[in-house]
Amino acid sequence: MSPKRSGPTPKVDPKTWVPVTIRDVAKVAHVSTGTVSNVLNRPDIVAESTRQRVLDAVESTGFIRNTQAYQLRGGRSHTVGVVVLDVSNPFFTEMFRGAESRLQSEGYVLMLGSTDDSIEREANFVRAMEEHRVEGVLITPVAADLVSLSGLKTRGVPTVLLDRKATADEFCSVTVDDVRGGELAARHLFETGHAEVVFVNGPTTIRQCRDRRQGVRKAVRAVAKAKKVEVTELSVGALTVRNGEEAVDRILAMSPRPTAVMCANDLLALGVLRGLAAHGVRVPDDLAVVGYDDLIFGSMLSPALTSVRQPALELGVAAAELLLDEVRNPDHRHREVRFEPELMVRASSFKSS
Amino acid sequence: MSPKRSGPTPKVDPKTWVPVTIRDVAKVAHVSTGTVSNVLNRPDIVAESTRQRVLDAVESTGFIRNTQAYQLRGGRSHTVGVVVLDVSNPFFTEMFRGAESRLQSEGYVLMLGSTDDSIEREANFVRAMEEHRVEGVLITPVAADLVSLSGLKTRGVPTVLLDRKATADEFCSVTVDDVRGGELAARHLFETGHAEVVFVNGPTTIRQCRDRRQGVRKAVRAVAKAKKVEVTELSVGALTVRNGEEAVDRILAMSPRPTAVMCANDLLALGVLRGLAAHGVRVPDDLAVVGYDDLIFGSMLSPALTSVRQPALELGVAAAELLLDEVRNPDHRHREVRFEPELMVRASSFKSS
DNA sequence: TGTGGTACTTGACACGTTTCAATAGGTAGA
DNA sequence: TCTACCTATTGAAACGTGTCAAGTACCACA
Repeated sequence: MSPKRSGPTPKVDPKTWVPVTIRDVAKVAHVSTGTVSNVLNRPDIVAESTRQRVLDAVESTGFIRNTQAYQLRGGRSHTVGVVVLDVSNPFFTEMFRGAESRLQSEGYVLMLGSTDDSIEREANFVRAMEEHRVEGVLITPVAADLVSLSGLKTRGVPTVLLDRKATADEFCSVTVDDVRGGELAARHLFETGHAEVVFVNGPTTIRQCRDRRQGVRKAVRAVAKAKKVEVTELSVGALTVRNGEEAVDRILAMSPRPTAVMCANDLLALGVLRGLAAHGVRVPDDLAVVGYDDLIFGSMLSPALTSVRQPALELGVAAAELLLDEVRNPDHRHREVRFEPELMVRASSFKSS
Repeated sequence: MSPKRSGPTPKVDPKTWVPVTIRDVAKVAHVSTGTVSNVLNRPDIVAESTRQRVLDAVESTGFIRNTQAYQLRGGRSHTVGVVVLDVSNPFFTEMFRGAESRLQSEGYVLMLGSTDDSIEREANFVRAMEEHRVEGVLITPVAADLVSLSGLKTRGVPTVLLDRKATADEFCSVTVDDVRGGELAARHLFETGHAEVVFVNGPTTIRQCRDRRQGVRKAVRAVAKAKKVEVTELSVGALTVRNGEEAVDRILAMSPRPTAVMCANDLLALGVLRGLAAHGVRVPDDLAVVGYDDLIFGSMLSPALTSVRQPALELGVAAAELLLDEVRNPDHRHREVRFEPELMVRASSFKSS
């Protein structure tokens, strides 16, 4: 019943599965290995009766094609590597989902790794994926420069940067216009009558924070002629709930008292909301609050949080699309697919007066 | 400069990377392929000067070992497959993180796939992973029976079930005691003085829902002698925010009016909270609310949501540990690692009176 | 019976690596 | 000088698959 290996039978633990090769199948079906291979890859050129016999043999032996041998012979690996900063961040998971849904339908399997902002881990992953001969890589690079990706470039591994711009001679990329997002949020506050706004921002070593700040300034300039607005920037050490909560004291101590708070991120905004609640400050009546990222729970808070949505899923799909083009299209040109953020206006910024 | 392939040079697009093999390296270093292999795998047995020469050649050619060839020759794949129901569910992402952190340090790369509850997709993933000769699989099976995993079993692929029990002769598994979790939550309500409790539960086709209900009943029986308590079960179609919100009308229509609501899941609880807020019902003063899962945002709501925490990260680590044992230890025995859920008491169930 | 053609099937080779028996070159002891 | 032994290196075989030139069997037709 169970297939035996040819040659001198090695001592075999009965619990151990003896790998079934195409040769074993051939033996069972009384054909050559070439015919088995044909049945598997070009079923049309083999006679009906033979084909059936081979298929039965495949079934009865439990044969499973060895991808490494297939690949070694010249086949494709049907594998794509995805390297993100942090899998547990919903933004990245959503992006992964998007890429997965697109690539899965093309028969690819995804390898996933989190770098946790470590250059070393990133290098390890990229290395491992190159060794596995992935057909492409989707990556959120850790470092500002792209030297860590030079290997991918010189070896011609199709690569798409996620949420990170690159010049056309380097890589394809999918991005969200963070400047625009910052502008949208700020403009919204100005338009709803707020003139004294606090911008709680994270460290400017993070590109997203820099860009969003730039957007805020742009909105200020745009509105400056029509009315007088004042934006004070408050810098915090990290984009976390705690940092947002801690910022509240500084916000309430400001004079003149601001009427709105814009946060570089939803977690900060959440912290701010909690801090304000603890101080008995009503939102949005006493103080309006706007976040950024539109994390899933934002819409479930009360008051629901106004936020800037980033189309993470679409980013993932687009990245997959770019990758597929680079893999298949010989005249592929690198390009950037830029997404527009969208302001989701909810109760936290709704001026009831 | 750029390495050429031996034999009749095929027409090579200059943009295309010519794969560098161990043979190319050997040629550059003026040694045999065997020596290159030795430098890579057992550096100690090759002379210092030769080793250096080979390493230089590896560097200058940009050689990257071909894993498929390595593997075909008998090496390990250093790959583990992870199949979950839904990557965007935080519970699974956390679990993935746990497994990743453990397996990464052992040099494994993870392949990830979401089945979205589709048997067919599950089969495809498992198939693909077997073809890739993963060393093991971590999986949340879709179906109640385990027939879809019989292939893994007969072929001896080390497999660990996630959040799903199996008998010892089948697979290893990591689980959370949902009965206990349900019991904890219900008991907490009884102990804080609630006698009229609504249990908003999802479809009992879901094992978790069945188990949690069983826990609730257990708590009722345990407390029955000491005092009289009444638990009414309210069944909803799915574990979503919307379903929770819709359940509120039915809750408020009940007579006698319950004093506490226990939800089978945090999303339901969130919906209930929103619905109650819309009706002007105060939490916890008019009605206490308890959830399940302890999703990250629960602690950030106001009132913060009391919930049952599942140690997802630890589950992932434990699963990885079981897998490693099965891969390495010849006397491995299947076992179940069961985790205890933990009740996180917060404001939503705190009786202020 | 021979010829040509069709419809399948075969078997050896290549892919890139590791392993291992064989060999070369050197050194020390007799 | 011969032998024995060690160290360092070599080269061929093997892993499981797909491809393709070559082969076989069969049939129809002259």
